[in-house]
Amino acid sequence: MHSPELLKGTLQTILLKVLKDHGRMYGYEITQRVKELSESQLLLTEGALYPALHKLEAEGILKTETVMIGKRVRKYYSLTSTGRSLAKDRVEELVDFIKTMSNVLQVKLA
Amino acid sequence: MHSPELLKGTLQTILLKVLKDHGRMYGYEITQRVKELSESQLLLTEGALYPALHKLEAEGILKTETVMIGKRVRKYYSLTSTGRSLAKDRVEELVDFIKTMSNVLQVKLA
DNA sequence: GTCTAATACCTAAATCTCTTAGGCAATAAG
DNA sequence: CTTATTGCCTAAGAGATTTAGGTATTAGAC
Repeated sequence: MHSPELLKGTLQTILLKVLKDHGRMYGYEITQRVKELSESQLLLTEGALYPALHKLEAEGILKTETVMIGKRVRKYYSLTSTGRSLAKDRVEELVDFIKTMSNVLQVKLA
Repeated sequence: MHSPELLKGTLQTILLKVLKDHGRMYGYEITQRVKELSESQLLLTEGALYPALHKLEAEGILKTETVMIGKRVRKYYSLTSTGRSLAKDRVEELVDFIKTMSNVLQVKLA
């Protein structure tokens, strides 16, 4: 597992990216998908995830639908059109940042 | 310029890396070197830099020598042996994190 | 000569994100 | 029937960084 320090500032971009690719997801599903993509290296904590989702919703970047599964509530998040545009920008920005970091660390990434 | 959000958590590793490669550097020199390596994409702020250097010194990871240049003080930082070991670990960790992020973002880095 | 930009160090309050540590409840598996 | 997993959530505290100062020397432009 990575020291969570490094994760700071990247959570929002990760959320936008997986929602961009999957269309509609609920919180728990996102944690599982990120775990899968990262080969268990990135484990999103709920204390970070839900506030981040709520913030993005409040900003009009995400929209939600609530669905009942049996007696259980499931809340789906998806990108608004604003969100789709932002997702693209944020991912580009993070990719760019990663490249810059690689230069600073003077490492080649296969 | 990158949104400084992304920089969070990486500053310490950057400092250890440049000091590892240059042996002995002073604060201002570090900011210039990082600016150069990042092609002006990463501009370290002094309000982040100096507290970080002082913390690393307090922890025995860095040691200092103060030199007078004319009437001006210049404070050189270099890695202790503990610091050299830590530098290696931290750089590996960050490289690994970058690779994980690339997987999550599903991008290939040339 | 004087004014500005660059060099060079520093601190402190406020901000922002995330961790930690809870709470609540339904369902599956043993 | 008891535990692990699914599934939502909040709030206090920690920690890193930004913002916004402060001080002073030196080099260069006009």
